[in-house]
Amino acid sequence: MQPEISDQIFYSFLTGGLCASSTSSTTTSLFSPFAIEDKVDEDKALASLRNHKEAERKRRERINFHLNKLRNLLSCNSKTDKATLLAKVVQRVKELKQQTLEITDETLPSETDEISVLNFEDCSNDDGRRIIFKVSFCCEDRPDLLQDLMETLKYLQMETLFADMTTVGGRTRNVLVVAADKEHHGVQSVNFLQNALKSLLERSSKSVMMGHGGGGEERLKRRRALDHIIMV
Amino acid sequence: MQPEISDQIFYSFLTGGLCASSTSSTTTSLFSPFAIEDKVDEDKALASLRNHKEAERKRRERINFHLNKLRNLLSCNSKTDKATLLAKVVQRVKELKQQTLEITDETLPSETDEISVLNFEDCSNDDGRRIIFKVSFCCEDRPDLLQDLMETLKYLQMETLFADMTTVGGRTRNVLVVAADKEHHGVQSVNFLQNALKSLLERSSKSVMMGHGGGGEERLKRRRALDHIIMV
DNA sequence: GTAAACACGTGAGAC
DNA sequence: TGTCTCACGTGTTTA
Repeated sequence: MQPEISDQIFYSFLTGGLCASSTSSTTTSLFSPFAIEDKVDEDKALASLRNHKEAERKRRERINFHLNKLRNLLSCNSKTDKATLLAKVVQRVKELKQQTLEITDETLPSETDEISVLNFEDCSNDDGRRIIFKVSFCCEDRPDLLQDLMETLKYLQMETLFADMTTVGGRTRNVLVVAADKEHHGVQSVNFLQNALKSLLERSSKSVMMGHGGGGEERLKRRRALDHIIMV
Repeated sequence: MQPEISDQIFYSFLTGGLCASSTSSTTTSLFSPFAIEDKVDEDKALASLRNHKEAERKRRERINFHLNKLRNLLSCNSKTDKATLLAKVVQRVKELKQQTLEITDETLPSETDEISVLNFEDCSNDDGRRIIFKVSFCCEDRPDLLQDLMETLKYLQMETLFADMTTVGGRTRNVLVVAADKEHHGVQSVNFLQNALKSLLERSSKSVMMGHGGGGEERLKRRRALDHIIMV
């Protein structure tokens, strides 16, 4: 909203911006019987304005303090202007969020068991003679897990092309790209793979149950112990 | 800086905040020979001030636009005030940075080979009868790496207490906590472990060199291929 | 009634 | 020169 005329006069009046003669000429109150009352009101208003001014200064300081912190975090020059800085912060937060999401969702083991089998038929680059599957599962780790997995794939007559395997704190995530000959396999082999993995994971949870009798609790204890030792 | 008296008058004058009579009374220029010149200057100043006002409005808009973006990213209420919001942003950026650093530094394989052996003697909790080591190394993956590692530890008469193993895109990072009996081991066993790991990694690089004849390049090609397939 | 937060218009300084 | 950014003091609104 545009400041009104009265606001401008009020502003000049209260801030004492105008010189004494000007003030006395505009305020005829000195000769009125309400002169003292007016003076008190004037003082009150002045004090209020001073407080307001100070509070606003503090507020600006607070904001700029955090802006400077962000400047340091993004190793930005102190000459980077506020808008640009904030744009960079937005971008950085987005990047970091995406990065951690990718790692925790696609690489690190999750807390819950998962199985995923995808068909990459269109993606095969050996003249379409083979079907390519991307297999991914997440479960409790156990000593014979990998051996069982290899035997399962061998039994299904599938060849492992790539394998990313992550075992952290007793849980494991494995992402494999496997190839299957079209002589023996079709798209329906996705189901074979899925069922095979399911029984693999069932064996996992059984072995954990029998081995410790605590399951998740025991694992958490183990993880904490490991974290402790590593952190020292 | 405090606005001066003249500034206030100038402000009221230019913005046309004061009524006509007031304006004519403060400016004696209407009767001077420079009236037209003054009028031109007046228009110029007015236009300049209008531009300035508009530019400043745009600037505020830009800043607030990004602030609102940050509000969304942190799922903050629109009533969260600027200073608090920025404080939260600072905290969030710090958290995310720390989180990704932890994962990439302590869990995911690095691009360069690394060996680290630490002694945790003080940390042993079995009456000090055993020495605890934290072993961590990072290198190219190869089929027999884990088997070689286990044989090495067996040869050194060490028992694996915990193991975090991550293999991604052809590189592997392994973090193990191993225990060694004090009958056969002392703090100097750190060196045994280090040397053993060194020869393990040398075998790794040899096998990669022989196997592919490209080394790092070949690995990057593999990794890119895997990324591609997974991303589809 | 007062305390806090915001948008606004302005002057000053950088470039 | 003009253009851009900032800090400031103010009026207004909300709790």
